[in-house]
Amino acid sequence: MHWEDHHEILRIFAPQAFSFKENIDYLSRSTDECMFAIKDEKIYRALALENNTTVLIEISAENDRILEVRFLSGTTPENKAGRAEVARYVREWFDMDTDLEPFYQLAENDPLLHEPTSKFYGLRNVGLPDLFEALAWGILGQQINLSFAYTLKRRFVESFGEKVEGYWLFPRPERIASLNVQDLADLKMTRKKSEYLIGVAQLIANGELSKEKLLEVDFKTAEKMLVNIRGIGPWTAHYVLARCLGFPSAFPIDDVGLQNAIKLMLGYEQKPTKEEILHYAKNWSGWETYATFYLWRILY
DNA sequence: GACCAGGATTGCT
DNA sequence: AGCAATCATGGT
Repeated sequence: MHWEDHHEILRIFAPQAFSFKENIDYLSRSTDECMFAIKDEKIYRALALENNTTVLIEISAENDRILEVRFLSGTTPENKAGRAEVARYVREWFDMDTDLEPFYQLAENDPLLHEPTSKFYGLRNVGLPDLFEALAWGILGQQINLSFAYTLKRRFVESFGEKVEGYWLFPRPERIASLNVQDLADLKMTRKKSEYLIGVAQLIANGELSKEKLLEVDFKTAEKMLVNIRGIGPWTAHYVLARCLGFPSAFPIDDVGLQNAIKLMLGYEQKPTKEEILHYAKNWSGWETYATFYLWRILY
């Protein structure tokens, strides 16, 4: 039992090596985030539940390892299933069911991970539990700087998402599947990105692609399923394998951010080669997802 | 005003 | 299999 249902609030118990503050700091990295808000160390966001209702929740910390979720929207879900669904979402969002001790142990003597893991101790692989949101965010972020990616996401969400009590729900794939390329190109994304987004939305909307299907196969198979989709290359596939599907060995080795983080850690003038990265990554076997996440973190 | 950005596809050897 | 051109816009 890792959470308690007190009806008006949910109390969620974090595992060892968890820091709510570190995760909040990570979530605060962009001032242009549109999917949630953070005020006074509390997180606010809207969620769409499986029974087609929506809730607005507030997540705070009683202490750094006990989270409290309050239901702020007019309709506190009377159904126990809805509250359990929210508890699952929060646990998944902050990856609260992973034991990080083995990762911290291998990081102790790792030239690249030692510093980030001590500096950000308790940081989790903060996820994107919704598959379409994860894929869309990956596609939106391809080849452009992060601040522009946030701008595009905001336009995308505010154009095609749904607003609940002042907070945005991510656009539903059914909605995006019905758009034409020009609708998205108008937001100043490339026509190819527009095609990719619509294509992925159609696959999810018609049931060909789902989180369940990706989770019932092994890592390599899931990777192939993703890369076979037009617009999803190795980088986006591993990004989603890591941040949505929770595979521990996802490794977007071509990522510019990862390269820059290693460059910064080593004091290089130039970005490391792929061979150099693979050399360092030998020590990360089975924990590439967390290694990448912690290295990304030092850039913000 | 270059140069690069949390890449992927297409077309060519 | 490997490489170059292309996409298109905004940040720095």
